[in-house]
Amino acid sequence: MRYWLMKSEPDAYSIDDLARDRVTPWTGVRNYQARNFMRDQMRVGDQAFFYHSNCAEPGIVGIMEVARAAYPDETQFDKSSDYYDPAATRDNPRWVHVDVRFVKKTPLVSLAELRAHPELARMRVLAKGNRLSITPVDPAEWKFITERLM
DNA sequence: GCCAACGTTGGC
DNA sequence: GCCAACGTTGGC
Repeated sequence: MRYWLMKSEPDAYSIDDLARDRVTPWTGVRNYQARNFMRDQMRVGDQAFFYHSNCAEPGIVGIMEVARAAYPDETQFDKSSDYYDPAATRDNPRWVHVDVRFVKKTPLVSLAELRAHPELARMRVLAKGNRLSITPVDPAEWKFITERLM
């Protein structure tokens, strides 16, 4: 089983939205690296941190799990969607996503706190200039955060 | 709102 | 295949 960190802007979709929906399709990823993580490495049962980005208090706010393996993102075919991709076809979809299931809300572990711990210094999400919305989390990092910071 | 960093596009 | 221009991300 692998561990992940997945970003969402809370104005668009927050941990409270997931707590209400319980399961949601993680649509709208339009970055090849992030897509490849979902397509090639994510398996049902993998666990992920829910991270609020581009907001007043960026950081980890909850835990979720992969509920369904990657399948084509319907929004790529929808001309009215912001995520419409004219290059994608039903026969040859370009974008896929997993479904995620709510596990729990957690106390906020802020970006500043993540940066404050040397044990977490190598986290991909903390790398300079990182913009990837989905990044792997090492088991040791997951254990440190869940056991020491929550 | 600013802007550094990054990914993508497209002309050549 | 190069790379300048452009658009997006996301912390601050």
